[in-house]
Amino acid sequence: MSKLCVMADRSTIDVESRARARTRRAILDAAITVLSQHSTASLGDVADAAGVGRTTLHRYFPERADLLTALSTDVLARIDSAAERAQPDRGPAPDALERMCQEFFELGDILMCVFSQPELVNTTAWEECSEADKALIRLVERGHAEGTLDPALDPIWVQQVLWSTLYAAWQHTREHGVSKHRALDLCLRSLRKVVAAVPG
Amino acid sequence: MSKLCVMADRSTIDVESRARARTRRAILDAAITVLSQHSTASLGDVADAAGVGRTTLHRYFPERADLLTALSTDVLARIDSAAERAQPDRGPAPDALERMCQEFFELGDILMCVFSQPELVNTTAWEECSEADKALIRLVERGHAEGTLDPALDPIWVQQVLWSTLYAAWQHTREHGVSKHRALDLCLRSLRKVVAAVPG
DNA sequence: CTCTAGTGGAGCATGACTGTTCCATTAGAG
DNA sequence: CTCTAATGGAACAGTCATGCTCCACTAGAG
Repeated sequence: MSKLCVMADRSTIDVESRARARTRRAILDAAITVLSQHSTASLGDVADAAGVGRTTLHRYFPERADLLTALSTDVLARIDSAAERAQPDRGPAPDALERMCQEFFELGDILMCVFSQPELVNTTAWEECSEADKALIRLVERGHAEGTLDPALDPIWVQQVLWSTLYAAWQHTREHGVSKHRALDLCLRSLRKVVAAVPG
Repeated sequence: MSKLCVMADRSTIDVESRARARTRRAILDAAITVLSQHSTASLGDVADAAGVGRTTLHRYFPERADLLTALSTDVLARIDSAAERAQPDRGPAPDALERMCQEFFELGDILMCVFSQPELVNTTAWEECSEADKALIRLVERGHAEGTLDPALDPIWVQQVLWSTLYAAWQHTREHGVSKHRALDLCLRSLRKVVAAVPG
């Protein structure tokens, strides 16, 4: 690789990275947008959406699988950072869960990608072991201990419900023209009621 | 059509229908099974799963779109009949909703088909106007009037939550090896809590 | 049994997407 | 300005699902 020689110069790296990183980002963003709506979209569609030529896309991701792998990593990272922003270990469990739901909701298309591309989830490192997953499980167990979350709902089911309710919320905006604010409101309200510990 | 001539004879019709209906059913069932798991499966895959040749499949459904249309009609009919079995207009709204959820849950792969094939929903006659939809909306409005369902949740949102929770339940069994009984239990419990009218 | 509807396999043409190469052009660092 | 990395377009071969035709075979009605 002649590139390694050039990379001896620091400033050259940065500049190179800057341009390449920008293009790479554009392609990944376009992939998220396009694939979240039509999971079988062609690479040409992604390239168009990214505003780059198909040739360029192939330079960054030689095969479709390479793009999906990168997408998977990217999505996972974004979900994890969203989970981290929610500070899942702070305050009462129901509040923390609500913060987490809010942060996930903000992910938008990234969220929908996870649903429309199941094969994207079943690969790579996030075999139910991502940081976000772990944080959520910790959170639910804490809620059980606190007595603030329904003990009849195990962590994994809470996780399922969280994600499916988020899906419902986004579908609600997409198909019924409901505002994002209203959808999030319904989503949070519903989730709170589901996980709440029964008074009796 | 020479077939019209033959159809003058009643018994001939029945016999013809019997064989053809059986094959048609097998293809549709296979399509439900296959497409619910891999939405982009080829027609060859469907034919294999149905135990028929690809040629035969093409005889019944000349184009892929024809199969999907028939599938859409079939799925809609099954959902409607499930909704009817649930007797949505009988008894307290929360109970009726639970019956509806149970009946839908039993649909199994048919259910998952609706999620993995969004284009299947957006076509044909069920433009949010299927009998099942109408029954559900009636049910929720009745619950609002009764004071047994949360008035803050409009019918369409309840519908979204119902379906997404069913999805969550089936995913729960598929990915985490949870028994159908346990999944349904969690599903019903969660749904009840969501839609319950707040005491205050 | 006979005869036909129903079926399945082989084969073919088509179109779409993919992965690749080559070349001309452009943006940007120095 | 100069020069290189980066890009975009055109073209090509390979693969796969599709839609279709033809023909041989079989089950089942009569």
